[in-house]
Amino acid sequence: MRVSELSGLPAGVTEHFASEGIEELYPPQAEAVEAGVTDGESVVASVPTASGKTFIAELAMLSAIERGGTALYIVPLRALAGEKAREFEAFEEFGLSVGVTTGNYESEGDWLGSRDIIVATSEKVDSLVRNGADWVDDLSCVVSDEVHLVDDRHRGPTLEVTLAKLRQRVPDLQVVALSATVGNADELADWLDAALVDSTWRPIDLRTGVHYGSAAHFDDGSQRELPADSAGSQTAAVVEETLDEDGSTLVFVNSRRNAEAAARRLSENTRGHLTTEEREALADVADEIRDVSDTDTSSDLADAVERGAAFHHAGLARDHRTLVEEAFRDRLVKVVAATPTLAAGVNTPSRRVVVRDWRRYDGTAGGMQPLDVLEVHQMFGRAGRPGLDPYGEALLLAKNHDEMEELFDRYIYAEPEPVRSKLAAEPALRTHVLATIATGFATTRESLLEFLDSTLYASQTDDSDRLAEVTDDVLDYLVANDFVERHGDALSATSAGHLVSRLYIDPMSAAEIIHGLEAEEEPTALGLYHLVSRTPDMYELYLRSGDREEYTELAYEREEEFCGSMPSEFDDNAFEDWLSALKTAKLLEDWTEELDEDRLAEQYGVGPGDIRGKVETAEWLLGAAERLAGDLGLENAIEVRKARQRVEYGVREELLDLAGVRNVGRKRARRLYRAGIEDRTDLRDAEKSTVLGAVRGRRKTAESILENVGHPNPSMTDVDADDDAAADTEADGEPEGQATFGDFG
DNA sequence: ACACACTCAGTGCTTTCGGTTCGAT
DNA sequence: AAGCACTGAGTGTGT
Repeated sequence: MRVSELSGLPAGVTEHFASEGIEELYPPQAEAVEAGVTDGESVVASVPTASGKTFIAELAMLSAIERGGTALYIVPLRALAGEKAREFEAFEEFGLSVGVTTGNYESEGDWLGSRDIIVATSEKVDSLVRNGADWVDDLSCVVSDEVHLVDDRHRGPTLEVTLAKLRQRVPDLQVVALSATVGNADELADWLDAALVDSTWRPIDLRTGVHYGSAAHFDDGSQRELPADSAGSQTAAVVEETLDEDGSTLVFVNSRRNAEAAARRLSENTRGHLTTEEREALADVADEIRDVSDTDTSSDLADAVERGAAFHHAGLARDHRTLVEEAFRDRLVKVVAATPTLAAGVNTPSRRVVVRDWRRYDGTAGGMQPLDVLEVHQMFGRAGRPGLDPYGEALLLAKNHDEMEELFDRYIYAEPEPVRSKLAAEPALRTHVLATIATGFATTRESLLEFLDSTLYASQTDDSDRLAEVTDDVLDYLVANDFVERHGDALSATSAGHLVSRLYIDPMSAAEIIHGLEAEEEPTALGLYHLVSRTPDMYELYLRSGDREEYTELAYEREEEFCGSMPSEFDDNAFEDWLSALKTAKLLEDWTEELDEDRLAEQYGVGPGDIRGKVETAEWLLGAAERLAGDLGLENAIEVRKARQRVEYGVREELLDLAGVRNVGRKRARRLYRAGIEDRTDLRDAEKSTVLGAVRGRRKTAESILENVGHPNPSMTDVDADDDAAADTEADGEPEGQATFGDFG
């Protein structure tokens, strides 16, 4: 089928595709069109990565818009929201508008409801529904990208419930669900009343295999000689061979430490394969990486990048990740050693993929556990860059013949696992049952169960009582904590229940926060950080050896600061959890005591990305705590507010006013303060030379700061910096790039 | 001859992938 | 369970 044969699309769009060289539809795309994707029919497309799924979604959305409707595109990750929105913006020339909304980013300008295409994360859509976004009722097409993630224990239920709600609110809603190749795409199609396009077709061939001994053995039975390098490293041998063919390699490993070590070692292979221009360009990227942060992680990454290799994991700052991804796409960086972040994230294809580690540590299972087939296949799927490589190649590594056979059976010839709903678990239902009641979606136990009957879980289970049992447990919990009231058969949310649902926190987090705030009239900052750190919405910082002693001591030292009582030291699990929350709280306290990022990273054994993550989560939960305290009329709302602001800016209390000025981060605020400028009024009245000195002579910066604080004449022309104002108490100054650490992310 | 760098084996240590969500500025 | 980081002994190299 040819693109020019398509009908029902906005004028000019088919020509636009033709101009991009898209003339013939790929077979799965043609199947989707035959199934009616351009006529408003629902479709589940279970096809490999990079085989044109996005195009199917675009056909659905564009034809829906042409019929006068609007479309919603649901993504699993914030980073993907931006990536997809940029792709869809190509249609703006045909008069379509695109909007993005995620937890940390919202496109500017007019109301989302006026956009033709809205891109959002599943949680954001859920949150918008809870907060009463009425444009939802006007949707005609919903695309759910990576829908196989309904299988995810933590985030799957949200996607599942959100799709069910959207379908119920909009009776004839077209649902286009895009999935990786899974074992039971037919069940997904049944659930969504959609036609199924199930295909393994790929635009470029993917050869998969196992390396063992001195050869790579492939799925088609062929072999290629490939001896391990002199040090016996199989990974290095594959990388070398690929480098000789001028290609790049993506290496998947099972821990951050392994990723960093592998990148360091493999940079010895890549460094000899760089041209002079590449070396220069890489040196620039390395400098940019060093500017992002001055932690060890950052300098280790820069050192590797200079030599043409990199690592990639969630401990990196967002800018680090973007720089690595771009340099890899630009073919400057030849090898990336990555944790699974990269397999699920933005598009980073590579000639070759090596899955070095196929087992990963799992504390609950007491050791190393094999990865899911689906996960390994997702990594494989990164092999082969469309239009650039003749084929992609993905290899697992085996140490002996038996392992090779096991890997062939387990991953090469194996079908991916079926997708199974994880909805019937208390943590998932706690939040979704409350939201369903609070939004008036269900008003009785019966209507609640009726709604839950429209989920994937219900369509998959044989045990129909299980969902009802967990729901009843959850209802009891919500009633006991005064989030839900029962009047006879009727269920309704209390005012606190409504608030909790809209704040988007786990009701259990809310209960913990409420009890904690009620127990302590004058909480300290540390007490509040600890309170939010021990809720289920904050991921735990685990304890290393020696931490137990250190934090136990701290716990007794500052015992009276905590909201609520400490669990007994002999109640092992509860005490461990309490201590790891204390470790998180202490990190937050150090952050607000203006400790440098590199010190924090070293002290707590985390990367810059982890620090940002903790700070962001704490900001959100303290914001929720502030609202809850206000709603319940608690005296300590002021303290909570201050604690939240201090976390937001990463400063001590006396800098709160200054740090709120745009272009003033924690570092600049501190230098201004040292120069005698203590608040915004001082800043407006200050000698310009003092301000200029405090920002280390950066005229542009000084001018915009004065402008932001409402100075009548911010010009710095002919002003000389007062060098005394630039003096630091510490012997060596910090790089200026650190000044706005609190602003990025 | 000596200081320093590097390699290697052995031990034990640590690990434990990832991540969304408020609201207002 | 397994790789990494660390330690200390042994070897190599340059002055």
